[in-house]
Amino acid sequence: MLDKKYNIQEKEAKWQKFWQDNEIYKFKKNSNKPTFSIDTPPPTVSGELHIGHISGFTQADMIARYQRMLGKNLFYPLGFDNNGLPTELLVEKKKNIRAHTIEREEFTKIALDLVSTYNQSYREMMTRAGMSCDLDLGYNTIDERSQKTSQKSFIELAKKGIAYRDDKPSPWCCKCHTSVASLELEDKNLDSVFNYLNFKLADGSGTIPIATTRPEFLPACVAIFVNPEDSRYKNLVGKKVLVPLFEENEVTVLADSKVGIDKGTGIVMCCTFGDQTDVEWWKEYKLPLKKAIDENGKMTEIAGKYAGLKIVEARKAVIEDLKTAGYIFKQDPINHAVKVHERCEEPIEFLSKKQWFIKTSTPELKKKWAELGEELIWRPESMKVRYMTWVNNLNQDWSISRQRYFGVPFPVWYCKTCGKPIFAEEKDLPVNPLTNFPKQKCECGCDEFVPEADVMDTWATSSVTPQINCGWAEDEEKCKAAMPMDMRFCGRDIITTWSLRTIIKAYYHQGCLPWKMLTVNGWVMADKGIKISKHLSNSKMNLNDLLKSYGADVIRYWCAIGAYGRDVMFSDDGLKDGYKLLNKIWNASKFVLSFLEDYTPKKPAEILPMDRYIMHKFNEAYKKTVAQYEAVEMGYAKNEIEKFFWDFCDNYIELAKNRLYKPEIYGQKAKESAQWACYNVLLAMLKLFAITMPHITEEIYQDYFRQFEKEISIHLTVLSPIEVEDEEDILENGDMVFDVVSRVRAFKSENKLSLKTEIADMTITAEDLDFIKACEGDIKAVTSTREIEYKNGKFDVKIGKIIEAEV
RNA sequence: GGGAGUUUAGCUCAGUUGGUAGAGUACCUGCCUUACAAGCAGAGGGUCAUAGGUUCGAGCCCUAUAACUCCCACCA
Repeated sequence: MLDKKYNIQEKEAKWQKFWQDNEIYKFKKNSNKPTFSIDTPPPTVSGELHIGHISGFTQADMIARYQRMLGKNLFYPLGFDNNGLPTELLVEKKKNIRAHTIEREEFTKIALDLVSTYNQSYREMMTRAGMSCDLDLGYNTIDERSQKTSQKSFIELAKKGIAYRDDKPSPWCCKCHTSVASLELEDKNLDSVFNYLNFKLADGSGTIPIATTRPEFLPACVAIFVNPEDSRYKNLVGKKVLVPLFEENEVTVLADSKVGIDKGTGIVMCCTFGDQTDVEWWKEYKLPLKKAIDENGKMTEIAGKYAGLKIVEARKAVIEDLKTAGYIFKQDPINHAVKVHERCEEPIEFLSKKQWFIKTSTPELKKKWAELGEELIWRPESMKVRYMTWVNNLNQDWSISRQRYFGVPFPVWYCKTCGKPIFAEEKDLPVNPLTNFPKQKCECGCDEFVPEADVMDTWATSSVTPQINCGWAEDEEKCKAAMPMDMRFCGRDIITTWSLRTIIKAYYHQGCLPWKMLTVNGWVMADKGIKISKHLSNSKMNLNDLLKSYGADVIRYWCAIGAYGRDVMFSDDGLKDGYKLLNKIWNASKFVLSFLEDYTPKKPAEILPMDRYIMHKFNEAYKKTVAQYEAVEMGYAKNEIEKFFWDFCDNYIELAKNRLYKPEIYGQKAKESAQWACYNVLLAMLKLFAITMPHITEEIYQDYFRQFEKEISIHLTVLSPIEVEDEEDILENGDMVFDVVSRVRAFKSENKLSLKTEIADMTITAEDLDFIKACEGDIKAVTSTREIEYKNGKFDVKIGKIIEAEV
């Protein structure tokens, strides 16, 4: 017997424990079922989870549950990404230590230890939210297996010449003391000052005006540019100019179309390196390299008296001196967008450093990425365009070096004599080059080596999660057989970064796609045009609080809203809808099951028309629901079955309950027929609801159906329609019966009568009366009508006299 | 500046190949009906963002505009 009221907190905890104890979601290694493998994106653990974090995971979990209920063996891990800068900073803060003062292995150990408590709380939250991952399949991107995989990937690419070392100027964060990928940059609007300077021409013929926001870069000025189309300055091209305050430096005026004629004064100084354009000019015109800023964000020796000053201090001092010397003739305050490091929001500089890169941007490769993008199944389909546009615009190789201490080290040393890189042997992986050294001499005979001190960027590891999952480092053949995995899901913001890079690695290593399908979820918006962020502290969207007040099933119901991949607005009302449905499922099940208590399911010899109808009606809804799941539209799938469910309650149960209540009037066989329909429909419906609401459906399954069904959990049952014999027009005929009922209800409502008001007689007109006549008992009972007359013709219902209730 | 998405009832969202505009919720009117008042029945409510165009006919197709979101580029 189901409890009078469904206790969400108690039951959800109970079934979560049951699933864990009985290994319901465990991947079965030796199963003969087909496998469905999911490359769950490993989250970076930080801070509290909110509805936005869980919504994408929950939507993906519905795909997983659907696949499981098709009878598949799920490979569904939950790993964590923790080898990057955020984790390093977290460990330093929590343990009050400095990474580079400790042995790398030791720091990694401390990090793994700290991270495990965070992982545990994440796992708990995920479990409480009803996720059905196999927690035993987890990994950390800093653990040994991941490091090994990541290093193996690097060595393989380096040996093939796909990974190469070069000293290109690249974005550098002085605060984090590392190079960063251009993708890790963000725009930030900052106040600054446009300083208008007079540069003296070397021949003494006058001055030219140049505006700059970065006067501290003057010592690194290597050229002056004007636009070749700019008639004002045509005669300047080729002339020599003296750099203010550094007049011993003479630079040449060059012409380039990248100069904006109406920007500033139309004349721009090129410094190594103020920004990306400087880098491009430096490359294109083979300009000298002058390094004015060092790794710590301080001025170098070439800055003369400013050497040692921090960038901002230097700028102040330079401006003062420029003013004193009379170079500045105008200052305009401006607010402009500056490139900052997304992690710390510090403005970045460009520094030239030896870095490892992975080839990604040749025309041939870009064509390949596009081909792979075409081959991949995108859900929703429209997300493919973003990927394609991105691939098309790809113009830089992927920089994977980071000058940090914590992370996966490059398994490489450089010969002290000839500089040749020596790679670690695969059997020794993972290695830390700082504490291990090559066992053999270099080809040149030298046996002294310089270890690579950099570590790999997080993405270099998180792009090999398919290989980590499929055990590439342990067994290449097995891994190849397991790839491509069936599915990966991700947020729409990282299609370009994470997905493309994973596709690149899988192509280089296995020659195939990493997954067959990529599903892309939208975002939860806090309000119109406002996305949820930690800074907003939207506590009403805090996952823990939501779980406490609504429970996982209701939150999951909300997550299955609208079209997949679209952004949705958070709304309390949506959660209330879920709560109402949950309550309704409980009450309806309780009610139906109360008539099935001493019942053993057995197909009766004769099934009454409306009972046949409701089973056919379910099958129709089943077909639609499954079609939506196949299309990876969990929201629409939920809508289909929910629509059927309310219909089932308001119409069918209302009609059938008379027969279930009073077999002495309607006959035992009529009751058994309804019982059969109820058993089948309720069970089949619960299975479909189990994808969205795994807890309440399990409770009902265990309470009643478990005794007749062989699977120990509803989540291991297989979805199927109800077995019924084909019957022409059954849906139309049944709908017509409910039309009759609806007419009577409308009549009573319009006349402000109670729905149980008895009707003495009514006349039903219809083209085909056979089915309606066969349902006379049900119609009379549900409409409280004593006598029915039938007429042939266009459908109509006429209500005769009503019988006044006795007061 | 380039690309993508969104704009439909007060709110949250559907709307398939062009053919009378939909659901839930809120509001309103009834109903305590032997599961559920967190329920049931019924009613009202829309210039489909704006302006043009194609068509016998446009929420849907085409062009432009606006607002919001995301990605990319630029930012002296």
